[in-house]
Order: sequence, then structure tokens, then C-alpha cells
Amino acid sequence: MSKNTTREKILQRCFEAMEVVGFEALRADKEVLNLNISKGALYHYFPSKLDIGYAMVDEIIKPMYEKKWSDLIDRTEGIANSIYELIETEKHNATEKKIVRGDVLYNLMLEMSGVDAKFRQKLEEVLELQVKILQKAILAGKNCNEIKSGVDSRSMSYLLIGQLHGCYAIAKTRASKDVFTSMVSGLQKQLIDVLYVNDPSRNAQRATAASA
Amino acid sequence: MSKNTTREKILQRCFEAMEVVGFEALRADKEVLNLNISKGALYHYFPSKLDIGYAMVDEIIKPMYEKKWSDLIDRTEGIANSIYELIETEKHNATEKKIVRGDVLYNLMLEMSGVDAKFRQKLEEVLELQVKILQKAILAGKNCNEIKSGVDSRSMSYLLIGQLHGCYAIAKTRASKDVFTSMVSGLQKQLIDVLYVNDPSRNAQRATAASA
DNA sequence: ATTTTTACAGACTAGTTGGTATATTTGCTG
DNA sequence: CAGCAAATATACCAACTAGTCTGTAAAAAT
Repeated sequence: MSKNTTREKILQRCFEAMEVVGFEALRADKEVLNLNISKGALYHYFPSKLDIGYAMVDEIIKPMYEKKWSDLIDRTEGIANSIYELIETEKHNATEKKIVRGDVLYNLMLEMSGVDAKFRQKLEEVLELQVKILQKAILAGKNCNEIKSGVDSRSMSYLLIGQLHGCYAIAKTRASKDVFTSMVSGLQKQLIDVLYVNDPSRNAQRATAASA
Repeated sequence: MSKNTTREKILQRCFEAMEVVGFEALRADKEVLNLNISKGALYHYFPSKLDIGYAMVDEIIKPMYEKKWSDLIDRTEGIANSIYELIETEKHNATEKKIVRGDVLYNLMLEMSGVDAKFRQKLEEVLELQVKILQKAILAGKNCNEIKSGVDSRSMSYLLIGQLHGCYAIAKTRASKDVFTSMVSGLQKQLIDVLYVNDPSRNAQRATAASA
């Protein structure tokens, strides 16, 4: 998968550091030095620090978030359940360390959107990618009667992404994984009320109702 | 109200700058120089830059966010409506500029929680202050039958604060006030489903039902 | 075989940062 | 008014930053 070229090694290492400290606090030259890659090499592959950032978003972050929702792509049924499960996964993947660190994309959004226009635009692309996947899924969910017909797929997608973001942000400041999981659980409960025709947390009930 | 001392002038100016650029990018000495206050005076009142930050949170931001929810304090009725209206206010206060800038508290949370423990703790206090006001209000709302008995006041308060945060964050990256207002509207719709016994967006209906 | 391009190495630089040292002024108290 | 502390001014500093410069070794193209 990874070609393990110098360029990719640089990108990967910088990304891992940036996940922890953010973009502005990233010291790219010092990071790559730990891989025995010199500053000369670094600036050979990337004209500036910002360009490293752009590349990270395009080549690492964007695919990462596309993969996150990939279960929903081109589905025609079981969508309500899948959305519910993907959010459930979010809870299960959470660790104390990850929560304190926060979500890379959300962190970057807040940090860089106001700093650099191109950065903002690239982050917007990642956001839009997720929204589009969700939107399509919700639309499909409405078609197969799993999702209430009243929901607006686009604004609901934005809201859902935003709500997850909110959970990450609050939990980061509270520095507590438990706050995260309980908030996400609350979010799931809301979704059951607002989004779903049936309760996807009870699979049995879903299966019976699906034939109606 | 403001005693207009040198210290307060420093704090206010730094806060206004920080609202725009964030804390790390704040150049306190250059800011106060524009007020004809020297670096010596600055470091006379504040031992370090971080201490300026702490003071900003304690003396400006905390009161600011307490005031934001002050309508809910010590209320015994009309609570559902007040919560709805406060969120409505959030929409009306939004301007393109403000949305692009984001919410000061949320921005700081993301920026500083991982950087400095004391900073994080102070931001947590502001968060907790808001949550407590909301929690008490929701509890009272349940008592006077305006809010569904099933809602957990604490986790709902967290979630609500977090959801608002989410709206700010997404709208900031989309750099669009419209995205913000439409997300907040979506949030309000959800709340009507999840939180309220009656629909507070229809005041007439509320008034009738209140006597039941 | 020779030229040109790519890939790297590492010392160096210009500018900035938060903070300090020291000197001077101001305002109060006796 | 003397004396003293708080308040303010300013020159200074070490650490650090992103980025550049010069040089070189190997690969690719001619």
C-alpha cells in the first residue's frame, strides 16, 4: 500500500506529530530528523510547511474520513442500522488518549480555517465528502422506509457531523472518555427519535417492522 | 462597570485580539503598544502570557457565558420556551464575520486544552457553569411538565452545548452564516421532538397546553 | 560519455518570540 | 518635601522559527 518513499515517510511522520500537537506547533524539520531525513530533503519535497499541511489533508486525512463512512456507500437497505452502528463504532474506538487529543479533522478545522484560505478549502472538501456520503445514505434510507420522510437529508447530514464534532470537543475539554461515550449515546437516542422509523438499537424489532 | 485601569485596558485589548487570531497567535506586547502601554507595564501586571490567558478566561469569558444563559437562572416556568428562544438568539446574533471567527470559548477549548493543564481546567469551569445552568433549567422544565420526563438533564445539557459547538465549528469551516443558521434550525427541530412536551415554536399552542 | 536532473545534506540566516534587566517616573505617606 | 513603592519605559536577550544556500552524489537522459 504505502510505497515508503522518502516523501511518504515525511508525510506520515508529520501527520502523526500533527495529530498530537496541531499544525502550527508541528516542527517538521525536527520530526523528519528523527527519521534521519535532513531539512534539505524535507524542503526538496515540500516547498513550504503549508504545503506539507495541504498534502496531509489530501493524501492522509481525506481518505481516512472517506473510509470512516465507507459502509454507507452505495447501499440500498439496512441504512438506518448502519448509521447507528457507525456511530456506535465511534464510541468503541474511543480511548482516553484519543479523546484528550481530539479528532484530527475537527482540530484542524478550528485551528486552520481562519489562518489559511487554501487550508480551509481543503478541510471543507473533507467535510463535504462526509456530508455527501451521509446525505446519499439518508436519502436511500428514506426510500426504503427506514428513515422518516420528514428529514432533510442535507441539513441532517451537516447536523450529524457537527454533533459528533461537538461530542469530541466537549469531551476533549473535560478530558474524559466517559463524557464522550455518554454524549454519543445521548446523540444516538436523539437520532432514534428524530431520524428513524424504527429503533435500530433493537435489531429484532427492526427486522419484523421492515416487512410492513 | 469597567474601572478602565491599565490592567483592564490590557486585558480587554488582548481579549479582542485573541478573539480574532487565537491565543498562541496573540502578540500581547504589540497589542498593548497600540494603547500606548509599554511592555514593561504589561509584564508588571501579568507575570507571563499564560497568566493573561487565565485572566481573560476568569474575568471576561466566564461572565460572558454566564450572561448568555442568564435568562434560565432561577426560573420555574416558561423554561422550554426560554431555551428555545436562547438558541433562536444565537441565530440572530450571527453575522458572517462572527461565524468565520467562530466562538471564542470553543476556539480556545480546542486550541488550549491540550497545551496547558491550567488553561484546560479554567475552560472546563466555563463549560461546567453553562452545563449547570442548563441542567437546572431542564430539571425545572421537567417539574412544570414542559420538558419530557425521560430526558436526563445532565447529559442533555452537555449534548446541547456540544451541538451548538458543532454548528459553530462546521459553519466556520464552511465559512458561511447560512450554514450556521440552518444547522441551528435543524437542532431546534430535533429539540422539539426530543425535549419538549409541546412545541415552543408555536407559542399559542403552548399557552393553552400549559394549563393542563 | 557527458550533461542534466533529482535527491539529499547540513550550515546558515533573518526575523520573531516570550520574557528580563535596568532605569526612570509617578503618586502617595509621613 | 523627603522617601519609598508601585507603575512604566526601553534596551536587550536567548531560544526558536521557517526557510535558504551551497554543495555533492547518484540516477536518468542525451
